[in-house]
Amino acid sequence: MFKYKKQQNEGYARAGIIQTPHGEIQTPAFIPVATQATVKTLTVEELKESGSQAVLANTYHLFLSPGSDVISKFGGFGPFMNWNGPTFTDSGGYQVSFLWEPQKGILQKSDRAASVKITDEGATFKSHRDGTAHILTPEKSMEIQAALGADIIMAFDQPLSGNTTEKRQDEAFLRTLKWEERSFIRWEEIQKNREKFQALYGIVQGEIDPKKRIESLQFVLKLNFPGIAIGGASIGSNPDITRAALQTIVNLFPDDKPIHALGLGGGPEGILNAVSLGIDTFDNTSVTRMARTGLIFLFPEDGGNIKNKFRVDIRKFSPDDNSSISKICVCTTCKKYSRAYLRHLIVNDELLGGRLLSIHNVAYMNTFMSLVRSSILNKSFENFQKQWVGR
RNA sequence: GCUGAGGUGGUGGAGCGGUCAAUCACAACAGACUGUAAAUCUGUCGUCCGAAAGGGCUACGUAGGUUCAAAUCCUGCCCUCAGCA
Repeated sequence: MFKYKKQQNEGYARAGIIQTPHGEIQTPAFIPVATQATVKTLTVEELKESGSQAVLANTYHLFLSPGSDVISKFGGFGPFMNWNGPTFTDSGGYQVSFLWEPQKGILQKSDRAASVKITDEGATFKSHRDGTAHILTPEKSMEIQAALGADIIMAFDQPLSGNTTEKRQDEAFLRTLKWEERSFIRWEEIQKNREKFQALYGIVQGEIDPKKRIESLQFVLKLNFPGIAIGGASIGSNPDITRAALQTIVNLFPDDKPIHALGLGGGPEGILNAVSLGIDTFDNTSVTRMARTGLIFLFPEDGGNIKNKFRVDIRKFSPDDNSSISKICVCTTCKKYSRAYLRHLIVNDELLGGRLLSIHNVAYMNTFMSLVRSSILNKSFENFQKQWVGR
């Protein structure tokens, strides 16, 4: 009950369909992040109206609260949050590995020693909520993700930021391979007794080192994971680095398995880049985060270009600008509210501002992805890309 | 009119002899935002020169005074607020 079907391709860019027990995902697609079983500020109805096909929640957060036992009573985080479409969960590896110093995304050595200890067995850490000690292992991550009930789940890995020592990175790289294998074994056992199949994605690490990326991908292919996720700091908001990372392995991507980019940030410029290098789905927190801080995405028709990264701060508009933020966007925010009003809400920290802008940004991203998809199906992706970013 | 409290940068509000161009907060402006401890975070914020280090100038109601040195002490005046007439 899980399948990826490639429909068309243009170069490495591909359009396809992922079938899951909770419906299809037409790719390439943006997967909004619902870390704590909510895409921040948005209702499920708004998510759907904005064209979202699936959501991604987090093992780490939901394990700590409300707990996997609570979620399993609801039949998974999808039913819990009233989302009946396809779902993803991340394994929690990312959180326990290096998200303990939020703004920098990297844990100070001293803090790391204090809050999380990673051994081959797993990660022992203290909850950011109440300081209680917990351990997460590949096996446990699989068990929690089974309880969370997503259609697509991730292997437990240990990503590391680039600014650590080579020795540490090598350690994490090798450890991740072992953890992925353990994830796979436990996942296979669990699936035997499950009604609804969950597809486990193996995670490819190795940053921009071709040797490591290839080794990592070949390992994932050999174990025969149903899907492939590309992880690491190099899959981020810098299109050039993302390109360098993906170029090392794009020619090895199989036609019958979906490729997910974990945490592909930024806007259209980076996404086109990633799609042109074989990415089918990606999750991204900045689409909604930027909305909450007042940044809206712009279509080229509204002045979006590679120079302004297809975005503008709503504060830049005149306080009495009576026009909508987009001439062509069909989202509720653009249909019903003026720039002046949205600006007013954001300037005055009104919650509705972040919400209305989130509706727009999510709709924008979904619209954009559907245009990307059409262009691949029409074999005009290269043209489309040129129109948007001029190359 | 009397008594008391007070007048500080765009705002609120610290400071009560030198370390003060003046804590802090807010606003404003600029920037960042990767598998979300993000409705968050960072920077600038009297003015002039400088890339910076640094330096000049003007400032704590107003006019004087004391002092080597005053936003800080003293005196007059103006104004605000509270209480009493």
